Amino acid sequence: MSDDRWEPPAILLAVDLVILTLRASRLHVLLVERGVEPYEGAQALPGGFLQHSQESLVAAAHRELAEETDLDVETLRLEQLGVYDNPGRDPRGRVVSVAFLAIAPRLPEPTAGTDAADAGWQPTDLVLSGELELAFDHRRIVTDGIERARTMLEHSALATAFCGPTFTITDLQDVYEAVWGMSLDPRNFYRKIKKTDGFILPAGSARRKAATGRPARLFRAGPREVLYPPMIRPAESPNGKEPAQ
Amino acid sequence: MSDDRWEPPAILLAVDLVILTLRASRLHVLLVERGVEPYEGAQALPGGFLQHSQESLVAAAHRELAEETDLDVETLRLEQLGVYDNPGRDPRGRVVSVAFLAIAPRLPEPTAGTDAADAGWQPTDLVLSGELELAFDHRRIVTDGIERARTMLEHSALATAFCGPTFTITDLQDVYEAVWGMSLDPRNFYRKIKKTDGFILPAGSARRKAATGRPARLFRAGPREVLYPPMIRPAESPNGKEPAQ
DNA sequence: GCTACTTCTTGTCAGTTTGACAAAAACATA
DNA sequence: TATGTTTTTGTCAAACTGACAAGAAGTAGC
Repeated sequence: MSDDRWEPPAILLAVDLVILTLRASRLHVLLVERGVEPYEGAQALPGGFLQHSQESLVAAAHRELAEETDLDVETLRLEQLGVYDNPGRDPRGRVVSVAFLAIAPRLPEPTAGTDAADAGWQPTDLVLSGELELAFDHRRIVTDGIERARTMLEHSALATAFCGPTFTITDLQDVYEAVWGMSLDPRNFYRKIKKTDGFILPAGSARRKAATGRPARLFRAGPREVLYPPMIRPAESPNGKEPAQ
Repeated sequence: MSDDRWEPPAILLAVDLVILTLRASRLHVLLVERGVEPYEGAQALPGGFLQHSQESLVAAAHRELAEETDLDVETLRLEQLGVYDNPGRDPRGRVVSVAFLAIAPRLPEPTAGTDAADAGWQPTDLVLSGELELAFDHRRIVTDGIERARTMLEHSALATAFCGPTFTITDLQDVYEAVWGMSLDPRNFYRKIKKTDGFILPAGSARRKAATGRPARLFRAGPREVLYPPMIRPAESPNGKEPAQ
């Protein structure tokens, strides 16, 4: 098995990005319309090959994001999601892709870049249900990304990353409901959040969010990164949305 | 940015394996002594390059494990741990490595294979403390693997994978204590395990494990894969081992 | 201004789970 | 038979959860 002059094979490495955000209380994922073959015209995750053999994966991820969607996301924290190496996932040959996950606050509509004919936010439901078909194995990547986001919401203070610099507890609840795909009791949620030490900090006085109702207090992200004890996600019910009552 | 005839760079892809097991109530990791440069003679994780460009990552992982450590681990379930791509992690040039994690029951002492001068189990404490130095960035990979195993023990029935086909609840507790690095109250642990539906199933009558004391009942792994509610790992205390009382 | 309506926030209460610990059960050994 | 060890079953107060009532603080309609 070990010839004297055996050379290991070189592989094409790519990165793919799952960028999640909340719009109108629904979870959305950033997709681009592919401008080149293969899958030209199909929806796909932003991403692409390394530019040169010394480029790091995160650097490539940031670069592709900037190229394909002009979003100014310097501060975006990319979390490694996984490696996708199924032979045959790319018709061009063996391409191994490293997927990254990022959670973004309400972002502006992106505009198209170089390789992508169009870029925009799409509701994740459409992707999960298969109503919206994606190129390559990107549907699986999105599925994995959402699942990862779900568990991260349980154990880390990530939810605040979905919100702006200040937010209300109801905003936070919207995040949990959208990502977990179920509704929660506002009163129990309120209690749980406020009891979790260091999760959120008061930020100024109340302000109205909706046109009506009692104005909610404002908070900002606290120092705590890891939630202990964790937020416990209620057991999933067979039918989609879980009623709070 | 998009020349007409730009070719993406090809990268060397490798796999590394973190195989954890329990020996004498201590967590051990499988290491090999490198038989070739670089880091010849140093301890390292089993692993290596893809053999050909069509080989899948898991296939490569299984192959390397068999080559370097003759362990019969067909049934070993490999979990993707992460990608390590720090430029400069390998003096030979740009090598991107995909790490896999596996949990093994009490295994026999492995024997050396082709590329590895020697293979054997080493206590993870030695690696974490830095007493035992590893090649490349393998210490970080081991650290990440253990951390992953810790959270997996919380949320999945993985602990039974450390044990043989049948085991006692005390055996299971040993697993949790070794991986979490703390001691737990046997009575509360017993209650929690038995209350978690589908985690373990009774397996025959009692049998003696230690030479003394009341014989423990035997159990085998149950159908449940995901633990809900999870086993909650007590908050870490500043000093290493956490006393149960 | 007054009433209705909405949303946010604070409580209440019974049931469950946790952490700490006592004590019985079931063996081996001296 | 007495002693020691380990496993297993309980006990009890404290903390937490899920379901729900009700007060607080605004806007909108009349």
